[in-house]
Amino acid sequence: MTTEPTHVTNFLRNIVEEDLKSGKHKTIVTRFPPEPNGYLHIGHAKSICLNFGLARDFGGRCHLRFDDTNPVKEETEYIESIKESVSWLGFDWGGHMYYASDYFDQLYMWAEHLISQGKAYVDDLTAEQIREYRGTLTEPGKESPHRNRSVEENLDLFRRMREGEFPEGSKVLRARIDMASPNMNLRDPVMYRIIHAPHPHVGDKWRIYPMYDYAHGQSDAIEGITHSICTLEFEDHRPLYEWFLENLPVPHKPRQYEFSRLNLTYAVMSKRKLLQLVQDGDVAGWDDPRMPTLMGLRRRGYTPESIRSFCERIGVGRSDSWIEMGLLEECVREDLNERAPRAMAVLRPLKLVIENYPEDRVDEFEAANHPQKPEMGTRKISFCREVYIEQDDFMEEPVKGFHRLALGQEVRLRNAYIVKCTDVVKDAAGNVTEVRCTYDPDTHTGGPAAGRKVKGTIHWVSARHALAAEVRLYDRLFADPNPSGDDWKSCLNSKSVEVVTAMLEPGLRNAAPEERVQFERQGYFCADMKDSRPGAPVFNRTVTLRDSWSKPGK
RNA sequence: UGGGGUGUCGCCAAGCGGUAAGGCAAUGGACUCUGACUCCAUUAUUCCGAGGUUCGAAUCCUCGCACCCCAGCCA
Repeated sequence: MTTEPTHVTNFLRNIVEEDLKSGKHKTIVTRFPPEPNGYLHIGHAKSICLNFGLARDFGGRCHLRFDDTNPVKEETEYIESIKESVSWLGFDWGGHMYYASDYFDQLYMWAEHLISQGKAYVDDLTAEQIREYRGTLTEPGKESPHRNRSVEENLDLFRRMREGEFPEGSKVLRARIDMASPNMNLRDPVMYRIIHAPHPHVGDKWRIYPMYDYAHGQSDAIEGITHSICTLEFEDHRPLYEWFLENLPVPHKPRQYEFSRLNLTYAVMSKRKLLQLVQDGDVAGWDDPRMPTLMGLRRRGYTPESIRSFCERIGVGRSDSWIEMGLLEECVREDLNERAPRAMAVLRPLKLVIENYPEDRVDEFEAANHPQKPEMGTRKISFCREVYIEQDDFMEEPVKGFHRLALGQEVRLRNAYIVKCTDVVKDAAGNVTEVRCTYDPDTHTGGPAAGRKVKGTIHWVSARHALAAEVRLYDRLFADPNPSGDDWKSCLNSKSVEVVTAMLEPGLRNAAPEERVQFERQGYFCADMKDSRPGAPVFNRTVTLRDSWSKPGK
């Protein structure tokens, strides 16, 4: 299990602290209960960090439980990805991995118990009729004509439902509570429905499957969960959660608490929308580096530490909130600034020729892998007469405040010499295709004029030694901070990815998958875990560096 | 117009009757062979609004207002 430096307090920590202090619980047990119907996303990370973090910090434990009550939506593939994501994030369920479907037998017996107490009944109404009978927000519902069947008849019908005697949709088991309740969840909620489909975890044993409301609290009870933490939309379900616990001989009474779910600007978080992006081909898959899924963020280059730090900083509360994407980005920068070695890479190359530098000469310079961390060592970089610089680092006619290279101006080539632009070469269309310079031989690091100050320093890569490689420049998936409404897809950022052939320092040739590096003055990059190969690396841009010059404001 | 929630700086968020933490962003400055990093400074006489209780209120009471969730045999 990971250790976190500090944590801000929140209302759930306070509750746990009090429960422990008062002796209400001697140890706490939480759980993270994903439904295996999609990949985990950054919103789940908030829940994971909360539940596992509470258990870690208060010496309790946290279960990983698959809420697999609906076999038609759930798949084994998702179970595997969920386990991988939780582990990757840095949490360990320590053998406490369960499935709601593990409890189907117990749940079934308890359902018969409710029936025998006259607290549940089999209803023959159709789905549409049930909806009509439920009433509306302002009008009470009315009771089903089947609501007062005898215990014997209900038991018989329910058993026959289990045996698969009835077609899907023809009958349901309902809790007998109150059709006039102002809380819609209490208007005789469905407990079981008939589904003639095999289950990914328990196979073809069942023809009836429990609903979330009936399964969740009892699963918590079976596992001895003390604090069952979910998101706010389940708040109205709490009376029902408690009703089942009150009316069933459960071994333990867990308590449900709710917190507000994560909303992130420039992103969508609902599994429905994420699935649609995948199915419509707007992204390359659940793990596309632009997706807010944990697998996507991982491929993008986000570290588990940065995501945990993010979850720590956003806090946990009950008010609706929209966290700025900039905060998530700042969290990776902060982490990667510490750990990513530096390298030079030219994303959009422009050739620079040094006229007074001999054709056949090569200089080797020593470059620091991290400006503030000498322990990260140095590397040798080669310099020759022709180098590539960034197109953006040259302006024939510089605007005010531009301290890079311009005609007649000097600039330092990082880790090498100061050069002065003497001429430009253009193509027929007038585009600059080459920059001509002279260099000052005394200005290399350690040279007699090394201390000479010039306005700017730019990165470069030796043309003779450069390694051409694919680099994917990712940006936010959405152009609008709040992609909502029916036309949320129209908010997609058409420039969310640009693939370029960049010129890299040759030392990057054999970058390992997921190796992270800062391309100086550009941003943090990560060798793609799927497509990068030794000798032919492929880098994904995780995030740009902050840039107070161009103020991207994006 | 039923029920359940929430409203503290641009975005989060502490605060729980004793006189508005912190983070991110922003702004100004220092430093700099990354316009990065780091550093220093500035940013709520005010807590959705209006009354009230109190020596004292963001915190208690009353009445409003705004926003979110609930009418799946989804979770």
